[in-house]
Amino acid sequence: MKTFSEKLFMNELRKKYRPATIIEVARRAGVSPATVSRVLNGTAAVVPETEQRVREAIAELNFTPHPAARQLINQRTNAIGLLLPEISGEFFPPMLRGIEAEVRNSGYDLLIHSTQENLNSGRRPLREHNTDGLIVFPESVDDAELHRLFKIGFPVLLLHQSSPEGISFPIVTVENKSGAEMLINHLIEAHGRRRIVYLQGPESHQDSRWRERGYRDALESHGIPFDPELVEYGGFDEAEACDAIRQMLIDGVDFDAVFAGDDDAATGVIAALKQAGRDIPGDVAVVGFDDVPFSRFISPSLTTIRAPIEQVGREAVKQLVSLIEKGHAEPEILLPTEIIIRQSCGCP
Amino acid sequence: MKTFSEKLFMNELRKKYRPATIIEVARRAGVSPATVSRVLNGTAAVVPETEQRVREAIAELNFTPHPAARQLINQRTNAIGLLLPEISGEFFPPMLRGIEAEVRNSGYDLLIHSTQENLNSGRRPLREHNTDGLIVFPESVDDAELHRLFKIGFPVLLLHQSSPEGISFPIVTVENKSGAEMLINHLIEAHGRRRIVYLQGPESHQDSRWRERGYRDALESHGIPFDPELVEYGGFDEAEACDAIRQMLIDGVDFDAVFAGDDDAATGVIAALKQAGRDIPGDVAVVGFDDVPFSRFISPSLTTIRAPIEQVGREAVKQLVSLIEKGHAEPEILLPTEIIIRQSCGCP
DNA sequence: TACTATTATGAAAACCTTTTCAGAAAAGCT
DNA sequence: AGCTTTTCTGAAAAGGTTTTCATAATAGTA
Repeated sequence: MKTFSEKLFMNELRKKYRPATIIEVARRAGVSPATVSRVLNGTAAVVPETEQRVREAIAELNFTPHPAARQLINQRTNAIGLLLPEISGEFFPPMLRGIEAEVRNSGYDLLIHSTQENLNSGRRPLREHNTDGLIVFPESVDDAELHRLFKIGFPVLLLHQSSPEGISFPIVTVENKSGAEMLINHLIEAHGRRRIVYLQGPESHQDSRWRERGYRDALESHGIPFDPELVEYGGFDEAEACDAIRQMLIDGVDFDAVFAGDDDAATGVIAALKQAGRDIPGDVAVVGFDDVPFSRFISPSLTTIRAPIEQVGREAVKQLVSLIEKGHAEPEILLPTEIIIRQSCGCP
Repeated sequence: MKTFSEKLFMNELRKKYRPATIIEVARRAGVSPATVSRVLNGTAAVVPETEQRVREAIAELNFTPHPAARQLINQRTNAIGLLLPEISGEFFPPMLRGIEAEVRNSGYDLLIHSTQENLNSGRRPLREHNTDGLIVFPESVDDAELHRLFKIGFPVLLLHQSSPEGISFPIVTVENKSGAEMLINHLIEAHGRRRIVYLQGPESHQDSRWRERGYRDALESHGIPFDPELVEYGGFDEAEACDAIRQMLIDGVDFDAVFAGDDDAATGVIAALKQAGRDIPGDVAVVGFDDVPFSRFISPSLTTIRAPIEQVGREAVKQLVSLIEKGHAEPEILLPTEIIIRQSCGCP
């Protein structure tokens, strides 16, 4: 709650820069507000001479329609909300870039809310009141809220995540399974690795599960039995992955390669292995997923899967906009992945 | 413009999820909308028993006040706008993280607009109509618009940038001069370098100019004459910096160290030098600025200045909020920097 | 108890657009 | 020319909230 003097101040300030309204434009052009609205939105014919006067008045007063008034009458906010668990790191920025560009391109505004710090605050400020649709990342909205949104038919698009039980929102993600398969095949075929650790990401990421399937299938097709001891939870996060590998080393688990959950995790894996004096890729090969920008700078440079992150963001927005404006979207879009071979796998 | 059938669809859909209004809450609680508003905002006393009934009604109807209606009457959007030239890279994400966290913390929403792709689009969708204040990065708003905003007294905070001629907005940035001085002193004193290239960033960044002053002062205090041949425009960008260094090598400029504009630029410098077969730091020492996350992963690991990027973002929001709510802010805040010595300068 | 001072509540206006409805003017027809 | 159709425009309502003003009810005072 504001103090009295603050409120006073804000009111006083406000008067200073009160923008022109449609009524003032109308008065100046000698027409009614309705007519101004019509030339503004091209929603009905007005005689050219009148239109000209109105346009002049608009220009002279530097008039811009007040978004709140429009929202109120049109019941549209013209904004898209993005809910994500974290903003920095290596993965989210390019994603954000794609989303922002496409949102702008579609004529919407972008509202961003990261849930990391304030998940417990209870306030969920992005919803049907202030957006026309939501793009949601795993771990940023709980299932109850998703169910609620589904029930009221609110446009939602899920990113790198499948719908919770009983509801179905459209989703956009990448070809995780074939990507993982390419990686594991390469480790087995080109480098003869057979004890390959899989550091899985959070359960809620559909991505993780698909990568695991690719991992299992690749193993199976080479006649290597699946060993649960080699699958560990490592998150999509440098620190967690580092800890996980450290623990495996302490436990004396025998492995000659690590498929990290993603590139961020791979960085943690490499740190843990170096610290333990293991040679990469001599003793242990390491591969990641995503091909974030710095993957080629770390040493050894990281063999990984290039996921078109930015494009995933763009596609997500396209689908959401279609859902908002046309009422339908592709139920599932998988963008293709590509293997990027560098040195951490053992290639020269 | 939407087609008729699209509009039809949207109208139809809208009815499905029409949220409860304050009037319905009032009716259910057997009071007037005014009273509901009062319990909602604590703006006047209501007898406890009535308040109780209202709260129940609110909960039962899952009521949330409609932001647009509030904006309209209050003349506040409760949103802060962020205008920046680019979203990805290594510098912006942590900044964005700090800004987002603090914006949320202050009870505002965050609207983001990156100007990179659509500077020419003419539309500048973030302004006094849809935000209560703006945080602006260099190169994302032209001077005319800044002048306009200043004239109408709209709250604006400048980041890493000084106000254009004739107007003065509060600004937040880091201790650039002393940071640069530390770096150059170190190169001279610890590693005996004397032909130090300075790759400056964009002119509009106040940062660049202060770093140059630090560079010059450090040189002067060691009796090394300033050589304009050693100062080149390199941007805050990997590719530009890479090109600049390549060109200097072609031109046969003699140098034994490079102070890149920032860490992103330093990456480009290192790439160019490696490509030309120069040893880093043997032949040429390289130092950056910012200490972005990957600086410790590149090889050789980068000696740089740690700028509290995230904290700059937080501070910027704090100042802007103060400007919005109290009408005043610190005219200039400089956050302290710290030298981070790694290997690219020649240290072991 | 009668009167004033205080407190709690409601009615209505205001914020700024868009849109419907109806009316006026113009055009088209016989 | 008289009538119908079309085209253009304005008045008014609606959208959901907050706030001012007035009134009714309560508490306080003598």
